[in-house]
Amino acid sequence: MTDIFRRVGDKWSMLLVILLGARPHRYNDLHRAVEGISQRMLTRTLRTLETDGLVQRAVHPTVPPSVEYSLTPLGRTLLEPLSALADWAVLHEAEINEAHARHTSG
Amino acid sequence: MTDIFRRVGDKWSMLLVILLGARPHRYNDLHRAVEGISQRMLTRTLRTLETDGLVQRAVHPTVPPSVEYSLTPLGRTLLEPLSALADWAVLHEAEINEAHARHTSG
DNA sequence: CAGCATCCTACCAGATACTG
DNA sequence: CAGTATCTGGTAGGATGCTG
Repeated sequence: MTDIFRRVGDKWSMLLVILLGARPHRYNDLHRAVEGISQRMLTRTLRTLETDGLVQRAVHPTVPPSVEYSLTPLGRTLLEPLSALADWAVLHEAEINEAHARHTSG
Repeated sequence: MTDIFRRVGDKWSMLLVILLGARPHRYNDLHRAVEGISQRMLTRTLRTLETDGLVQRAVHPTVPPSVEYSLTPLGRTLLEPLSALADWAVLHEAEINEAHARHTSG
C-alpha cells in the first residue's frame, strides 16, 4: 500500500491527476498549468501515471504533433479520495502553519 | 498545498497517522508496528508530524520513561481523507499491478 | 525505554542544451 | 509541439554506536 502512496502521493502526481480530472490536457497545457514543474519531471510523472494505468496518452499524428493526456476510468476513481485530501490540505493549511510557528518560536 | 502533501503524503507519515488514529502508541510500539522503519526515520517523522500539529507527544516521567504519541484534533481531521485514499490504494492495487504488467510486457 | 549524533549511499529533481 | 540527454547538487533514508 505504501508503494501505491509513494507513486500517487508525490508532489506532482496528485496535481496532474486533479488537473486531468477537470479536462484532458496537452503536454504544454500541463507544463504551463503546473507552475514550476520541469519538462523532465512532467514527462517522468506522466509516464509513471501511464504505467500505473491512471492516465492515458493519445497521440494525434498531425503537424505539428499533438498529444492529449486524460484520466483512465481507474484514474477517475482516484479523483474523489485525492480531492478530499487536497481539500483537507487547503482547509487546514493555516492551522499547520500556525502549529509550525508555535514550534519554531516557542 | 503541495507542501502539505509532501509532508503528509510521504512514505511513513500516512502510516503513522493511520496507526495513531486507531489508538495512541508508544515509541517502541510504533517501531514494531511499522515494519521496516529505522529509529532515525521514526523519530524524524514523528517530529515533523508534531511540528505540523498533527501528532502530540506526552512524556510520562516514570522509570523507565514512557512516551505516548497520539493524534491531535487536527490530526484526527486528516484521518478521514487519508483513510479514503488508503482504502482506494488497497482496493485498486491489483489493477495497478495489472497495468504495470501490460506496460512491461507489451 | 526512548531517543540523539554521525557517517554514508543512492536516488531524486532541477537546470540546461539538444531533437524529430 | 513534445519530448530526450546529460550533468550535478540536495536530500531521503539506512547502519551503527552512544546516552539519560
